[in-house]
Amino acid sequence: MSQHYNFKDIEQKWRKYWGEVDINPKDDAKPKMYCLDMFPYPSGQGLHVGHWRGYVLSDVISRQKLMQGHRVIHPMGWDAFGLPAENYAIENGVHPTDGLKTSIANFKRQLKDIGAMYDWDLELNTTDPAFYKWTQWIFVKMFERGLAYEKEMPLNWCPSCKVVLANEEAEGGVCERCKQPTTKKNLRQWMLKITEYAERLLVDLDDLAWPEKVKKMQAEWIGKSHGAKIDFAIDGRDEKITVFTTRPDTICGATFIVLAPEHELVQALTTDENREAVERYVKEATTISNIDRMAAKEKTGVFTGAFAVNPADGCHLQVWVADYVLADYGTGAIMCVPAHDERDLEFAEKFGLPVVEVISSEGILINSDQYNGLTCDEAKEAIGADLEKAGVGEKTTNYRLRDWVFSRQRYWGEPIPLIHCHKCGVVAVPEGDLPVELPHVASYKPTDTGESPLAAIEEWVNVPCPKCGDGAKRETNTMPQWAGSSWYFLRYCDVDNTQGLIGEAAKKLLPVDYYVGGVEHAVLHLLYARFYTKFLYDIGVVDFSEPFVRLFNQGMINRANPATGVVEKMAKSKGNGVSPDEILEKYGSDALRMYMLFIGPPELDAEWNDNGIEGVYRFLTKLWRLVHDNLPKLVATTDDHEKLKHKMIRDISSRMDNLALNTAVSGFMEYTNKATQLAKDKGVDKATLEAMVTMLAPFAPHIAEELWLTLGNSETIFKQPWPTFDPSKAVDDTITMVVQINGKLRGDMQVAVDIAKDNAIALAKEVVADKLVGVEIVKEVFVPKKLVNFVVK
RNA sequence: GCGGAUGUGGCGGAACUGGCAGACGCGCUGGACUUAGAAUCCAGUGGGCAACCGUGCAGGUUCGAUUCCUGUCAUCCGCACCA
Repeated sequence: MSQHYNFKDIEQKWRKYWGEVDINPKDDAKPKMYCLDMFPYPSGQGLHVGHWRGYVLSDVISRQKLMQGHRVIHPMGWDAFGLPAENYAIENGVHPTDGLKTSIANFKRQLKDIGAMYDWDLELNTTDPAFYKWTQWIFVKMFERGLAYEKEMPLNWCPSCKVVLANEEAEGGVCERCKQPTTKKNLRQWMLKITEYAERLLVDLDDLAWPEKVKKMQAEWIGKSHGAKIDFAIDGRDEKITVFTTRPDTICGATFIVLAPEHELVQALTTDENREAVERYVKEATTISNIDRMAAKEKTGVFTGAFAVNPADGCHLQVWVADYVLADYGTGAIMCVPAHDERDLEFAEKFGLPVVEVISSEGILINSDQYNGLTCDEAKEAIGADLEKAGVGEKTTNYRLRDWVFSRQRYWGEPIPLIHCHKCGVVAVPEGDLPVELPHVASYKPTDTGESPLAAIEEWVNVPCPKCGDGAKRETNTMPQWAGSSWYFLRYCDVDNTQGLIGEAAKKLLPVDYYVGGVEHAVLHLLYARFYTKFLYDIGVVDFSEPFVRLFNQGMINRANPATGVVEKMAKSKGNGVSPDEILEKYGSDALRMYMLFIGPPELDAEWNDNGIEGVYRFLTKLWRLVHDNLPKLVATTDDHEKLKHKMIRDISSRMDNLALNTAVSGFMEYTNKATQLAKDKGVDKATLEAMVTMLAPFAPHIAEELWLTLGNSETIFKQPWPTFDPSKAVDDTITMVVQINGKLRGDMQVAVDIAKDNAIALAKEVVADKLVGVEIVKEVFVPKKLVNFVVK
């Protein structure tokens, strides 16, 4: 194959051309089209071919939209804060930016190999102070509006490394680095009140052109449920226990109460004789990791010695503590109805607590005094109303969504722009003093107090209070990696603006029309970005409240691991990665682009086949030859050529409209084969070749540019409009109709497209005459342009 | 347990609102061209000698089902004691 076509030089040439000539000028008269990739974290690993999938997809969309007359915004940037860079820096005694510079350069080179039409003028980097100034500005605005608050939160803590761990660093309750068991440590954290936006985040999902799966996942994450808060008095005491339930109708079936181990009343309610057991249980439950807590198969718990009074029927109920009740959902306390709740039943059976049925198999209330005979829905109303009247209950809506722990005890993140003053309290850094830049230290070590390494840099920490001028201290926590990615898509459109987050003209380019990326961001990143956008809408920074009109999740690329034979997600670390560099050397970028599309439906996972790319490479050489071989002997356009051309435009365009790009690629193969065949008999015309090459441009831009030139054109092909077709020219005069007997294929016939029913049936009878002998036709089915079916006995 | 997706040749996959199952490609077989190979081109390629049988499995609706309905199995992904 080595002596065969090598498109590498051609590709180099066109990439250079695109670097010099702007094929996508910033023309505000055209309708805008913002097509965005989820920006990468520039890891030292570099890209493997699996990463190409999303980037090629978004590039095909972008290039086609360009040819369809849009002003396309298609930028790329770097999400470069975060743990890997920091850990690398600590281990190697260097600054995080040192490693990142090389990584970014390498990523950029690899992205350029794709031949994507990124507008590198818009490139951004979340670690650039000019960018994170605005990340900090948004935080200040949230702080000023009461959306940011401080709270003690239990964090994963490694007692031997003396460091706070992210959940993914403490998987299985074990420190990732030293493999010692982790514990929880309470530390002061900054929180963002995303819960204030829960309802809007839920309701607005309806209008998004997103995969249903992602919308469901977000809705589930927000977890809205309707129910009631009900107060249970405590026998002989002043305190009351408030429970949350979605089933107030079952209240008369409540046979005990369970508090979460962290519940604030546990200490107070516990009687002396139960104190030792309760304290031991609470201590154990709050120190084991969540993972172990969930993994425990059997229910555990202890009796506090206290009794609660059921407000509906006055019954006395034992109050227990058990870790199957979650402290941070609802009120951290539940009324237990073992007859109608599996978990409560399991607990009741283990500890010998009573079970009282209150709903019959017909769904009618029983054993419930005055509520007997009501349906569940009626009972919910009636009981709810009575409790409300008595002042011991209220209807409520509960969300599973929690506020967002927004601080990290790390160096490599945006400093939270706050100052702690002994007189004025917590003061935001004034806008004019932003950004609060990270002090550039040559190297540093984590602290052993769990604080950020910034806490040790005294000359940075100690500052005058912006309000009173007294000595004060900077907040030393930094923001999570999500902070920059929650709003970066806004900044691309106005990346050099020093006056504001985004200017008026740039706003018109938003929101993002197409957002392409992996489904792993279905919840966190996409939810945070929606939250930020809604906040910025509320304070008038943008005039839309949803950032991403349309979302597309591309599938993963899997590959058999050469060592084990197991098919799994492609990853360099697993050893089943395929480096684009080798593929490019052998086949070129266009072949890899087309293979990534041809490999399967873009939204599904696909399996990499080492030989698969041969097929698209052969197709490209066939098309190359079709053009070159016929160039000296082009013929005048005939009906045959017209028909081929219009059908081709129709088929490929409609497949692209449906994002069925794998079949769009096979369409190119099909029509190239057909055109090659036609060329042999009757030659080929220029218009057909030009249409083919024009449509190929989004897929194989380098080769398309070159062939466009070969066909005698001078300017870039991307100034060409997307070809259109005439439906009347894309139809055949005669077609093959199928003849069936009892729905089974028995013959076919060449007929005029518009053949009349009677004629078709008569002809069909001749075609299958021998099979109709001695049978009775009970029904004749005629489907225009398709078939004739005889139902016989 | 709950939610979602996917099951079609040796393999990846195609089939728009029910209408010729297997497009397109990989692989494989045979042939041409070559001293030979590579590349390219041509022919063939679901199973079965056939009648026929074939879209995970079992039913149903229909003249006709990969497509619609009911049930069921398998694989993958997400969530998971949320009261």
